[in-house]
Amino acid sequence: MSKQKQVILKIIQSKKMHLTADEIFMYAKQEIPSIALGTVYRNLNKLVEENQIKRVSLPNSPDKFDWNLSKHSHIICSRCSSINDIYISEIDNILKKEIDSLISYNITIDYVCEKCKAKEKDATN
Amino acid sequence: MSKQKQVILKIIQSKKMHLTADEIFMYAKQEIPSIALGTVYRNLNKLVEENQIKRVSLPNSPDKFDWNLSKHSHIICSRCSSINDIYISEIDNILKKEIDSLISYNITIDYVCEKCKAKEKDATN
DNA sequence: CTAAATGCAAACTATTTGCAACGAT
DNA sequence: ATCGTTGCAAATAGTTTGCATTTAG
Repeated sequence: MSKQKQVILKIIQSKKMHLTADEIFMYAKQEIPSIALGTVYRNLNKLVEENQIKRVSLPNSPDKFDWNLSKHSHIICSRCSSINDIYISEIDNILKKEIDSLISYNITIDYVCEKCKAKEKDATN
Repeated sequence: MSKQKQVILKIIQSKKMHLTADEIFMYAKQEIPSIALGTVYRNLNKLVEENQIKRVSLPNSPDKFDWNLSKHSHIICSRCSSINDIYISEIDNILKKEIDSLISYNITIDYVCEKCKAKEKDATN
């Protein structure tokens, strides 16, 4: 495993956030100033293939990379675009029951987060 | 509503498939040969905003546009990439119960479709 | 010593945008 | 006349790739 790949994986696992390739590139440059963006993309693809990280595709935004390998869904605030993990165990059972040859699934939920809800309430007062 | 927008909407609704902007562009040219790809994208964005169609984002592929506005999930074959709709009513109930301020959700399920399963079985014989 | 991975730049894909011309009120 | 929409072309964003060079085993 090259130093570049190690650093990229470490960044994703330690930040515990949903980072884009570009964000990962910027953090990686702090440790390896000569690193190229192409190298970041190449390693991200490899890490996804090796199941060391997961790719998260959302509309109107670059792919994000997820350190969290456990089965979980993403809730995205429609106002501020913040992303968080959410665990709903019942869904796992239902999908396993319903789908023959299930490999994996991806759930993204749009909602309004508490912060934005509070802000909107403020604005109407 | 411009003629272009009408034609684009009609294509999506009549084909009953998950079409990419480019595919829609090609069909639209058959009816309006002078239509521009930019016009297709502009109208697709408007139609999504107006909730006349839905956008489906998947990893490693251009966005697809969906005529089906009812709550449903997508099952995608990991081998042949075919996409189909699937309705799992229990999921709707669970998410409504779990998520406060739920707006919408997007579920994509990776699996191996019957055709590909059959092919793989053949190959091992 | 060789195979794999890198940095760099160019290429590519998907999508958006500026602008002058067109169309419908 | 005005405002929204078009077609066209250029621009942008995100990502991939070819290639000469470097690195790791």
